[in-house]
Amino acid sequence: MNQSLTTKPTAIDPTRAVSPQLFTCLRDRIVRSELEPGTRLSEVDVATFYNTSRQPVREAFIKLSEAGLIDIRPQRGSFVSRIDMDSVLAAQFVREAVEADIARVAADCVTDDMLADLDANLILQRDCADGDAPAFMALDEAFHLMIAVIAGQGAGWAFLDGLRTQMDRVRHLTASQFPLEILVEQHTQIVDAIRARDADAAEQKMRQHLRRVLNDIPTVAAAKPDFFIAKDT
Amino acid sequence: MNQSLTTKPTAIDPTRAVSPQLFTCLRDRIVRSELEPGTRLSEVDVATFYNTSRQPVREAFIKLSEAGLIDIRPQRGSFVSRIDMDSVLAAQFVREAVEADIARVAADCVTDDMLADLDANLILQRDCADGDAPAFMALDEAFHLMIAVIAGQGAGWAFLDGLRTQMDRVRHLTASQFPLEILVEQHTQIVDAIRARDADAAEQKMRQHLRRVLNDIPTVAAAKPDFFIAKDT
DNA sequence: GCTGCATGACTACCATACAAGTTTGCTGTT
DNA sequence: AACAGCAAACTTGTATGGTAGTCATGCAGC
Repeated sequence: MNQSLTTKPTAIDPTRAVSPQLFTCLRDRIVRSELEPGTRLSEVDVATFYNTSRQPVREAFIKLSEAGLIDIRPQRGSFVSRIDMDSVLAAQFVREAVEADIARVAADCVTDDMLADLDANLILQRDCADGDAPAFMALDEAFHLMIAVIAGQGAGWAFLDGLRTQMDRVRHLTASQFPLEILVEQHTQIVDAIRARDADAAEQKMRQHLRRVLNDIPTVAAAKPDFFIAKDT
Repeated sequence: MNQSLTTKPTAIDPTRAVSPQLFTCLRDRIVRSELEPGTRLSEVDVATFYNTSRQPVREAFIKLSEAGLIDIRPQRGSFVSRIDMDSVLAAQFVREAVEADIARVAADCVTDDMLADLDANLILQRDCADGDAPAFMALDEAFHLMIAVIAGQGAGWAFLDGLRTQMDRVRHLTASQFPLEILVEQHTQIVDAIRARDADAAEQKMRQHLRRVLNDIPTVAAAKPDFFIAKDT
């Protein structure tokens, strides 16, 4: 029985479908590195832990595997996947390309009401800049979604859910080192460019901001090499 | 028993894991509209059809649902999802943003060997331009992947698999109307811009090319309204 | 003829059992 | 002590049965 699984379980509501609850619970625990990369998860152990049968666990595992969060090895076990640096960089490339275009479009079609919403979010971000990283991450997420919606690309944003999961694992590892005040300042610059309807500036500020995220990755990879897939030299 | 399921089944190899085979087979049949949108698929019927038990069917359904290809309605049945025009447009936006950036990077780092590979693909495309749409689609796919690999973004390309599935359903519907010679010409212009290391032109030609795909969608949506999710008026 | 209720058929979801492959532990031999 | 072989335990994948919810049909009452 894997030790990290002995933590008190999140309650599973048996009156609702079980497998989606298991998926959400396990996904969140993996993203937060509570279930560390490399951890072995067996269907039997997880089913015992959550007091359910193997079948819904298996279904949750299939989804987790599709999301790139676990590796299912037939006859051997399932393992929390290690973070693939190449995938993180690829996800970053995709995200930057898409959000840069979103920022351009947003600069072209933003309204005053939308700007007011963005400003309100910035105020909340500044309130968090004293070190409340979890709250900041939620506001950051809402901030980027707002811009996508302004650009009419809420659905496109949803397409990026899959890659966002990969990046969130890194974000949670680096959260304690977030330079919150710098990030808030960068968000402010993006909003200012959108306010000025300057598509070029909006794109450039967004790219600059998203590249900032890459800065902390080498440090955390060096601190926790076991969390990452070994790079071929 | 749904009528379209009576078509002779693709062979399932029982010495290998069954559910991945079912997933691939059903996914392909949905993408090709052989299983039309709205078609009801029950676990029991599909299991009988492919001479397997319900469990691997269920597992394939879970994956198909994650891929947006079927809607699972508890107690009611599972249905091939209708094509969501908003999702297609969103997928197109994301794809364009990413491939535009890929084209820029490719123009910056292409080598002569890479260009020779692209030229060879173009020759094959011209051979297909007389109307062999399926062969053209495969070459088109390889063409775009090549550019992504040139740009060092093969992994980023893989991230787009999910949205590519949605778009492929439309592509298969419109394949007979592909203006193949125009598409080959656009591909040629992209390669020429990359050859000239002109990142701006490469980006612009790529965007122009990818927007071309949108042109045929209204026609096919009008011809087969049942295939699409009804738009709110 | 229409409405409401009961019943039966069907569905996905979950529980349990079986099968095939892998790993671990124990025993015997050198 | 080290190695090889075998049996048991473990794993995921599949098969089958039970459960709760949904829908369609038939019947009775108005």
